[in-house]
Amino acid sequence: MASERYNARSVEQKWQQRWEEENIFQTNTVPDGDKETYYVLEMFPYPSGRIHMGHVRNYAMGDVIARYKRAKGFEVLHPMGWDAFGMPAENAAMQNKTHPKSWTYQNIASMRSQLKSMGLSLDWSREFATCDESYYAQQQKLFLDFMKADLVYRKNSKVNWDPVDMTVLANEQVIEGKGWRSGAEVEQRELTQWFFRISDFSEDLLESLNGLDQWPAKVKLMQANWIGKSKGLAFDFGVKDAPAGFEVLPIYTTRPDTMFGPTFAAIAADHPLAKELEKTSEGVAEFRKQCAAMGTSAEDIEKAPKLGIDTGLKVTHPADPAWELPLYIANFVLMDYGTGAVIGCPAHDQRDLDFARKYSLDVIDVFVPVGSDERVGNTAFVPAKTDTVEYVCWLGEAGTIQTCQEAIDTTLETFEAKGWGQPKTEYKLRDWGASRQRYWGCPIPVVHCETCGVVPEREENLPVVLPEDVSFEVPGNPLDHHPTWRNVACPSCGKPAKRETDTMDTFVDSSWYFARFTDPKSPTPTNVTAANRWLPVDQYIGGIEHAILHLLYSRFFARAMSIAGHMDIQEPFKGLFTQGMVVHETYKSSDGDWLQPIEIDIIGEGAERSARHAVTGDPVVIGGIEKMSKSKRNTVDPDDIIATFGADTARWFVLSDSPPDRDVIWTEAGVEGAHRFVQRIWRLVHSVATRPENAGRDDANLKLSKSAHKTLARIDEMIPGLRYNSAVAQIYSLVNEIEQVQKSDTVATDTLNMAMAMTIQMIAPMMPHLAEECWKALNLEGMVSTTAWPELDESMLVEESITLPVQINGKKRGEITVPQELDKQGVEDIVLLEHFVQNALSGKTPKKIVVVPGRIVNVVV
RNA sequence: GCCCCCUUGGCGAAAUUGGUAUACGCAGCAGACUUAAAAUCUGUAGGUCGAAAGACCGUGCCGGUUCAAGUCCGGCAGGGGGCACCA
Repeated sequence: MASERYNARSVEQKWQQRWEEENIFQTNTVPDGDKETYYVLEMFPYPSGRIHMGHVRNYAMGDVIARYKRAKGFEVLHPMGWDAFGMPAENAAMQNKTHPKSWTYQNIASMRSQLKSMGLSLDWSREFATCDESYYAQQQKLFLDFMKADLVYRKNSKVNWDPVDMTVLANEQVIEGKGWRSGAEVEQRELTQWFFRISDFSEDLLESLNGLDQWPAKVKLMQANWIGKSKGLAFDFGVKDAPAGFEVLPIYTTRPDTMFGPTFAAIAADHPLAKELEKTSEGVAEFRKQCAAMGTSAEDIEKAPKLGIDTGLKVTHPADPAWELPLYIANFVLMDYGTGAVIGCPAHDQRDLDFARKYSLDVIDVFVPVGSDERVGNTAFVPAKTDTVEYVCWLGEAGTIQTCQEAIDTTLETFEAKGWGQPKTEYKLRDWGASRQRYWGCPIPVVHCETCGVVPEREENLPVVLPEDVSFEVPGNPLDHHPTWRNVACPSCGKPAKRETDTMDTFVDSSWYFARFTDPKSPTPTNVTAANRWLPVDQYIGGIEHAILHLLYSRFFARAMSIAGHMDIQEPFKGLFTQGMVVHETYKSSDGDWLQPIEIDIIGEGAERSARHAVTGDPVVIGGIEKMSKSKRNTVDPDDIIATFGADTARWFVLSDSPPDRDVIWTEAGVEGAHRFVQRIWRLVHSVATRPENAGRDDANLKLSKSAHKTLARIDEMIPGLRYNSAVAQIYSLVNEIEQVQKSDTVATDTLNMAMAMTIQMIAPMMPHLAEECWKALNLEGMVSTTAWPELDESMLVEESITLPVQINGKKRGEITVPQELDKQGVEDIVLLEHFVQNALSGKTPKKIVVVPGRIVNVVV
């Protein structure tokens, strides 16, 4: 029995079944009065078909904290669901003639059973998919509530339009300016679309980041940059001989100190004035068409060559109406930011300078480096706001030396005092365009009536259900082509009207699912009591790729839902952890085809390391280490790993070695190493369990007890901080020690059993099946999954004496062992007696002795 | 283009957040057990010099602050990620 190898497959299935039978992971929707709650949530998966190693890592990480908190006595909510709407289902429908719905639910079914084989401590009774009617019905209610609260509105905005497929394309469907399926030149089109008023919350969303002390600093920084708060100057240029209604051109700048060096003004191609001028100017019409052919992404716009067209109009400087500047339409001006119009100060902005040189415009230096006569050539002089420069033509006072910020402040004051403009705060954050011209999404519950206009659907008519009899044969949105679905009575006047055929962005679905999990069967979007009790999510875990949009939209939704009375929570996620990716080497055949890891054999190592095809023996090129992806075929199927080594091995491996927020490189050797550890624990447990009674020696017993409690103290620190790789290292050290001492009879069997039981409890959150089996083998009561976490005995952490490193001039030269509570003077006295210190001093008095209690001693000679 | 992150032995990494650099693991090497292999166990291991004791060097590169820098500051290089309709 003791020599049997641990059979992960059968053991894991056994315990998974037992956990399920006993319902130990089910949570009360409204927990008992005083039990502390803990909500741990991993970002729910898109049901693409199979789980991948990234999922394994994500859910293993969340499961550790869920199991740990449960053992610590918390009522833990740990749910799972599916982010199930989205484009891939429609692509599959077009390619494989399946229906998005059946494709999605089939994927969910197979991924659910894969996740179950991981042994996650999930409350499956709360599972839902966002494409479930019961979920999106509630989302439609939210949408109507948001309409009532004026949190959503319609406006025009641009989309990528494929003129051949007659469809709107996502940015990722535009490849080098062409539609991915049709290959047609993509153009920009304006559509009237639904928007959430997230920008009204810019200041709140920015300011509240300060309170999120359990979020990674980098995510907060990314969000702050995204919100993009800036303080600047708003003012009006006059437009000479302007078309009616365009006599005044509002402009916003964050560098008002450059207001004395502009040489042109420019407006966006979509600026109302540009549209007006198009009517009378063929050149403008042509230029606007050219801009429409440009991509819509920020990258496309920034990287495109800077182009413009002179409108022939002149604008007048607010400080001096006699100062006239040419007005251009330029492709680098964004209609969405500020007023869609800029002043160009070429001397102090590289983009403006490039533009000025291209169109032979003047360059006026406003300031120069202090003491420099040099004027701007082809490189703009762009100092930071805090840099000190010499102003040569600023507010008419040449030679003023000060920081740019001071000049900005003075300019703002002066402009305001003279009535030329006002200080203004702007945000880059734009309203959230939530309309999608697609089938597989949540229908927007509104009706277009010729008489009443845009009318919200009546609540009693919800949900607006997606029709299932749709065809993907015809290009475009299937909802538009459906013979009857659009036809509906106007909710207001009852006359025949048409349904909105846009569906919601899938980010809407994922912006409130965390709230729905607190009571997924509620007939209203949330059960307010349950939501307030459980939210905010205590620990949210997911990929860094969601650092901005998903998290920002969810933060907006929490606010919007609170306004609409669905909960009373501003911030949805109290703690956030962003995990790294699972990456793997890539392999290519000599023909340039990507090969899967299982298709190749590795030969040799180090510089000698090479690969060949497992079957044909052909040489294989070893490529870079990249994110596991279908296209590079560098994936490892979790199913294969679980079948071969068991879920515990897979879980242990993804938690070991790499810090959770960094990428982990999947290697075969690493997995085997993890599996060896599983077997080692199993052998050790048997050897401890079958050991004869023995009293051991007091000092050895105490030493082992101390080690166990010291390890416990560290694990208690590391698990809540998700420092799993460090926790794993601590466990290895303790296991090494137990292995050593159990060979001799210096340690009592009782003490060994105690240390072993504690070790199993510490391993349990990471390798729960192995832990249960070991728990049983040690004849311990119940299941480890329902056993309270071991109590830490603080007295075991106290050491009587301590070893301090001793440095001479900052270099370690020896160490001393002193009583724990010895004071600084006592340490100094002992140090000075050490012969290596005396040698270094050679009779002199040290200049200084630095004693950091409990840490280090440094003698400065 | 803009923004962000990362860089420590052969490899993944640790370092109590300014205090003994390389814990723990992987791969390696040597040995034990074995007819043999696997599995397992023991030992070894940053570099250079040295028989050894030990000395010097060492956290991508250059400079700074400090008694003390992997950690803080300034500059540079290399690698990776995001950029609003992928989720």
